[in-house]
This record gives sequence, structure tokens and C-alpha cells, in this order.
Amino acid sequence: MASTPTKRPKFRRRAEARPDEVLDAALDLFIARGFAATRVEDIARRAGLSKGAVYLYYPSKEAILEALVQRSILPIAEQVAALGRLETGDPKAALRSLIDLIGDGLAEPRVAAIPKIIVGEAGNFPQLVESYRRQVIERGLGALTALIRRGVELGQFRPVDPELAARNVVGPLIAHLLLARIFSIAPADDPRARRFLDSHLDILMNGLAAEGERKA
Amino acid sequence: MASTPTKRPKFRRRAEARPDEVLDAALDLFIARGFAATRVEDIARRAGLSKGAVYLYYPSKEAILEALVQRSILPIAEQVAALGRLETGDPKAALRSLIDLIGDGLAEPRVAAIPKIIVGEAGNFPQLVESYRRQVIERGLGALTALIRRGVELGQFRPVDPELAARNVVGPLIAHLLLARIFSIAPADDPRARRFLDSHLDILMNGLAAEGERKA
Amino acid sequence: MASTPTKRPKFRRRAEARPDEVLDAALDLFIARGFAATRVEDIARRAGLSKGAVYLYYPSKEAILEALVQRSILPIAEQVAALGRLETGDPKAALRSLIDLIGDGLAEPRVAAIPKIIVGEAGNFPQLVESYRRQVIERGLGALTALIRRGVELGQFRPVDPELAARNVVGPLIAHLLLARIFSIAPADDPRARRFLDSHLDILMNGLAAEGERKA
Amino acid sequence: MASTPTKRPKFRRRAEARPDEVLDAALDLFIARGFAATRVEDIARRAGLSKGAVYLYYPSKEAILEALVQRSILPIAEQVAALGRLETGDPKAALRSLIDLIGDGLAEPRVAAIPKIIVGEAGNFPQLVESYRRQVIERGLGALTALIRRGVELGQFRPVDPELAARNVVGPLIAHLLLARIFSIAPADDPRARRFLDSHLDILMNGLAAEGERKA
DNA sequence: CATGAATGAGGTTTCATTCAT
DNA sequence: TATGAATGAAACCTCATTCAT
Repeated sequence: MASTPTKRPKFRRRAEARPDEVLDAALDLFIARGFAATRVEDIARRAGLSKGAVYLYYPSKEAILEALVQRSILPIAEQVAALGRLETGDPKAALRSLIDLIGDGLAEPRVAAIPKIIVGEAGNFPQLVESYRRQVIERGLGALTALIRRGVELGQFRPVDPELAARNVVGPLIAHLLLARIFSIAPADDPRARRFLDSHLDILMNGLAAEGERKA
Repeated sequence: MASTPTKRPKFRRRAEARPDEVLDAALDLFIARGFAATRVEDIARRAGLSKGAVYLYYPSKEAILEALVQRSILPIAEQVAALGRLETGDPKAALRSLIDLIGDGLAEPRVAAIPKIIVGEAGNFPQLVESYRRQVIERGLGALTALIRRGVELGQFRPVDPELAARNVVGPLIAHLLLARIFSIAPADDPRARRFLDSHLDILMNGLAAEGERKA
Repeated sequence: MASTPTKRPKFRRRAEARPDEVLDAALDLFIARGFAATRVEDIARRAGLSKGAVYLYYPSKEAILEALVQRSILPIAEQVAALGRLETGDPKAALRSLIDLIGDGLAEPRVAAIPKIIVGEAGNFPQLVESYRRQVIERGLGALTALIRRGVELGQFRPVDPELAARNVVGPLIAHLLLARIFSIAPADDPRARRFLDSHLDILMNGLAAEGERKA
Repeated sequence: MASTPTKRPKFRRRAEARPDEVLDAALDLFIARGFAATRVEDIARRAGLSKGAVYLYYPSKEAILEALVQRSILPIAEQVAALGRLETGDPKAALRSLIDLIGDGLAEPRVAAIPKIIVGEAGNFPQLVESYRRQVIERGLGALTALIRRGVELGQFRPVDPELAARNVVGPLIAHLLLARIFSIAPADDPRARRFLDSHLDILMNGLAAEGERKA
């Protein structure tokens, strides 16, 4: 592509990456303007092809959204698998790594943006919400709940309700994700993002820890 | 319905409530389908008047959205004023009342829905975001931060960063608000909503409290 | 309309005739260019309204075609009823009036054009064909067959197969209808149209009539 | 299929039949869906080649239609020539053979479909209609008219108007052709198709025949 | 010769907004 | 005030045609 300095070829053949490029472009625009306010032609232009070409890869605008969500679910599923492995170790350490893990994931804009889009389009595409709920939310919260339950059973955590506590753990992270950018609470690469995670961990650990387990 | 002329008169002269009814209708639909996917005609029908009449009260669809956000800001401003008053009391008790207050506010669907809409339309209406940020987010977080700072200064809270801790306080509440309904995590009138607040308070208080201040 | 010499009003309210005007315009264009090659905008312009207004009356282009066919079926149903009444009289006279009747009907361009359109779109809209077949073709041929059968039974006609003979009766009329205009075989108001009917009747009567019944 | 290299070789060098295969495919689809609703890609697929390859043989979709009509005109021209030869014989026998001939021709779907297509596209391609009219309709009707005129002059037929009578002769055949399949009046391989021709001949001969010439 | 990815004009349909009544 | 028919600017999507390979 960049290797032909002569001129930009009108036709580019068999670019295997095309479908992904379309999704990337669509993601940027869906984030910026929402699904309904994004025109297919804009997606096309940003992906570097024509309006019609988009339809070679996806049969409709809605299909683009669906593919987008599916694509984002895959890496998360892997993270959830990783979560499973964490369960066997020390709950406290596991929780710490977990929050780091989520923090890193949510820092990835291409992954983090999806929930925001789903929140906006929930009413129009219920099946999207449902598949995200089943594959991400439920599995993620499930793993986290199990982890906390073990901590309670081992006496490392106070006798909290694991299900509800799990929401207290991820809540600030998700809220930060959804709102930080929008309300300019913190820019993406703010060093305070790191400090926010630390603060969260600090309060959480102290709030969960059983009497004798507390750090000074 | 039309047979009971008392309750809902067909001709209502100078119905002062009309603009508000339009906003109510718009709110319901914006939540359900998003701003772009909601037709002015639908708003009109739901508000019980004609398409044209909507334009007697609001010059454009966008103006309806703006009025909606403005209307939701007012009661929140009052809550924030109430927050100010709390600052003079015992920080711990104040924090407890505050979370109750927020919990109650967020349980009010007409108020709670606004942030969700703003999240969805942030890209298209930046001035909306900005005004919400200035009048709600900043003031709310500001008051909460001040409250925590006083708790730290008084030695009731551990030496946390008040600004960041404030986010830890509201984060789960906001996340719950934004996601619970969408992902069917909890139905609107779930008694667990109460227990969720309790759990949050419990962990928070233990996480924030200074050594000697902890409850058993 | 023509009574306001000042200027053509931009908005015309509640013109009850609008839907019919749309059908008239569509009919003209479907005849001239076929269904697929006719743009909704052309229909609108010819009907004297805007593209969007067409959709106030019909939900889709296909619905226009369906309405068109339905509208043309009504008067034909009445003619078929009239056919039923003819059955009680003298078969020969009845056949004569019948051919006149059909001839008149087919001379009405708005009615006669429908079969031509159906022939062209048969593959794309099978349900259209089916409803036309049931309501027009079957009933028409049925009445005609009954009439001929009676003629045979009364000894006025030779012992022909009534079903097949019915096709011999209407065949030339339909062929004339479908082809005459297209192939410029005869202009619409050609006096020869009358003579064509006469010739048809003449040959037919002689071909059907039993020995003794023939005219010189 | 691909495993038998004999029957349908994947690479067929200089396939002279290609253009004809394209026409065959196009004909099938034009009949089924009409010209406008048929995509070039569908024609290509049905003809067993790629979309681009179609354009190696025909410069445009319209050119395919034109070639189709031209191709169908050729054999008909020969039949018309045969008609000319019939003129010298006994008019009655000639008429009988003629109707058989036409009946056979019209039974050939690839030939019979053309008029149906022309009827549908008459408005969009007048030059197509014109060339068909000149080469098929006019010559065919001309020959038939001449044949009937001779019959009248020889006293075998009653003194009918030869031009109009010619239309009475072909009318039912054409009507049958255009409508039978569409309206399921008679399936393609119905044995009654033969009987329909017989009935037509029977009525026609009796209707045309002069007094003394009539069969019992 | 042959392919099929790519283009882009153009068609159907939607909907915010206007305005005669 | 209130109505809702009417407008017209897009938006989505299709498909005839081109052209690099």
C-alpha cells in the first residue's frame, strides 16, 4: 500500500483485512456519534473504500454493529478464562491481579467502547444486549463472585455477600470507563488513571479484609 | 376514557403542563430507543397531542433533548445544596445519608435516565455534556470530595486521596444505574437494590474508616 | 383547483381523491415503463404531489401495484355479475352482448392495462397473479363456459367443448388487447376496433352455430 | 461433477457456445423476473461464468436483451418463409398446417417467451418492439392474410375481411401463449393443449367455411 | 480470456419541519 | 391554539459497469 509511491490504486484486491478495517472505522464513528447518527458512507470513507464496498463485507449496517460486538467479545472471553485460573491462588492477590487486568482491558479503547455503544442501543437491539450479557457480564461477574466467595470462606475477607460485593468491585471501574472520557473527568492517558486504580484497590482491600488481615 | 369528561378533558385550555408532558414522553422514548431513533410523531402521540403542536412548545427535536436535560438538572442542584449542608455534620453519618440520598435519586427513573441518554448522545451534543458536567458532576463530586477530605482531616477516614475516593463512592452507584436495567442484573423494584446499597456502604465504610473507627 | 386563478397552492388539504390520483399516475407509468423501471418520484410528480406524500397513502411501491390491481378487479366483478344475468336469456344473443361488453371493457384503457402489467410482473408478485386469476379469469371464463354449454344443450351451438370454446371466444379479444397498442396494430380510437369485434363475432357465430341455426 | 472432466470441463477454450449460453440464461431469468429485476450477476451465474465475462460477449445488459430478440426472430423468419410456400396450395389445408405450425412454435418455450418479454418492456425499448413488429408480426400476419384472401377468392371461405380474420385466427393462440402459463390455465405439458388447438381449428373452419364447404 | 472486488449513480423509504386551515 | 397533509433532504441499499490481476 505505502510501498507504491506512484499513486493510490483505485482498486485494491483481496485485502483480507478489509472486514476488520470496516469494523474499526465503524467503531470509531459509533463511539463518536452513535449508531443511528453514523452514515454507512462515513464508515466507508474512514475505512478507505466506497459505500458499496462495505456491503460486500456486511449485508447491512446492523450487521456491522453485530460483528463489532462479536469481535469484542472474543478477547474478553479469554480474559475470563484467565480469571478462572486466578481462582486457585490466593484470593487477595487474585483480586489485585484481576483489577489490574480489568483496568488494562478497559484502558484499551477498542474494547472499552463496546459497552458504551450497547448501553446506547440497548432498546433497539435487544439480542445484542443479551449476547453481551451472557458472554461477558454473566461470566465475568460469576468468576469474580466465586473469587470473593473463596476469600470469605478462607477467612481473608469479611463475611460480605459475594454477589453484591462483586458489583462493588467492578462498579467504579465501569463507571470510570463510561463516564471518564465523556465528562472529561480524566483523559485517557492520564497518569491519574493508575492512581485511580490504586485508590480503588486500597479502599476495597481495606473494606473487604477481615480483622487480622488488614494492612496498616 | 372519553366518556369521563371529568378526568381527562378533550379540550384543555391553556394546559400549562403540556411542555412537561412532552418532555415526559420524549424521555420515555429516548430511553427506550435513543434520540435518533425516536420520531417526533411518537413523542407527540405519547404526549397526547399532534405532531405540529410539539413545535408550539419546542422549536426542534434537539431543543426537547436540551430541555429534558435542563429539567433534570434542577432537582439535582437542590440535592447538591443539601449535600453542602451535610458537610457541617459528622462525616461518617453524612456519607451514609449521602449514599442513601443518591440511592433514592437514582431510583427515580425520570432522573436516573438522563445520564444514560447523555452517554449515548455525548458525541452529537457536546454542549449538553458540558452543561451536565458543570452543573451536576462537578458540583456533586466536589461536595463529596470535600466531605471525604473533612473525614480524613478529622481522623475518621484513613488518609485516602479524597478526589479519587469520591469516585470510588459513586462509581458502583452509577454503574448499577447504567447497567442494571439494561443487562437485567436487577429488576427495577428488586428488594436487592436496597441490599446492594447496604453492601456498598458496608464495604466502603470499612475501607475508608481509620483504625480505631472501625465497626466490629 | 382551477377555480383559484391566483397561484397553485403549495398545500392541498384532505383531497379525498389523492389515493386514486396516485393509482392513476402509477398505472400510466407502469404501462409505459413497467413496474421496476418506474420511480416513485415519477409517480408522485405525475400525480401532482411530492415523493414523500405518496407514502402517506401507500406504504410501499409494491402496495401501489397491489391497490391498482384490486381497484381494477372491482368493476370487472360487476361485469361478471352482469354475465350471470345474461345466462338466462338466449345463448346466441347473450354471447353477442357479452362480446360487446368485453369489447367495451377492454376499450377502457385503465381496466385493460392491468392484465398487461400482471403479465410482466407475474414472476415477481405471484400473489397478484393468483388473486387476479381467482377473481377475474376464473369467474369470467366460468360464466362464459356455462353460457356456451347451455347453447350446446339447447341445440343452438354445435357440440363443441364449452371450456375450450370459451377460450376461442376471448382469445382474440385478449390478444388484441395485449398486442394492438404495443405493435401499433391499431390505435386506441381506431374505428377498425369496432370492425374487428364484428369480424370476430361473425366468424365465431358461424363457427359455433348448429346446422340449421346459421345465418346466410 | 467437477470430477468428471469429460462432461463439463472447467476450462473450456474458445467456447463458441458461450454467447448463446448467456442468452439462454438471460432468457430464463427475463421470463421469470422481467428485465429490470434480473441482475447481470444472476445471468452470469446461471450461464456458468463470471459477471465480468458476460461483458466480454455483450457490452451491456440491454445488448443481451437485443441479441435475445434477434436470435428468436431468425427461426420465425424461416417459418414465415415456409408460410409463403403454403400459399400456393389448398387454402383450407394450408390454414390447418399453419395453425399446427404456430402451435408447435408457441409450444417451444424459448421462442414463445420472447413476445411476453417484449410486451413487458415495450415502453422502455421501442426499437425492439419495432424490429419485432416488422420482422415477425407484420410478415406473419401478412402471409396469413394473403392465405385467407385466397381462400375467399377461391370461394372456400365466406367473404370475410382477410386482415381482421387473420387476427381471429392467431388471437386465441397468442392469448393462450401469453396467459396459459401465468394463470395456470393449462400446465405446459397438458394434453389439453392439443385439444385446444383442435377446438380452435374446428370452430375456425366452421366459421370461415363457405356454405357448401362445411364439414358435417 | 477470465475473475470478482470495487465503484458510484440512483432508487426506495424515512422523518424533521412547515404551513394552510 | 391545534392539526396533520405535505415537503424534501438525506439515509440505506442495489447493481450495472469497470479494471487490476
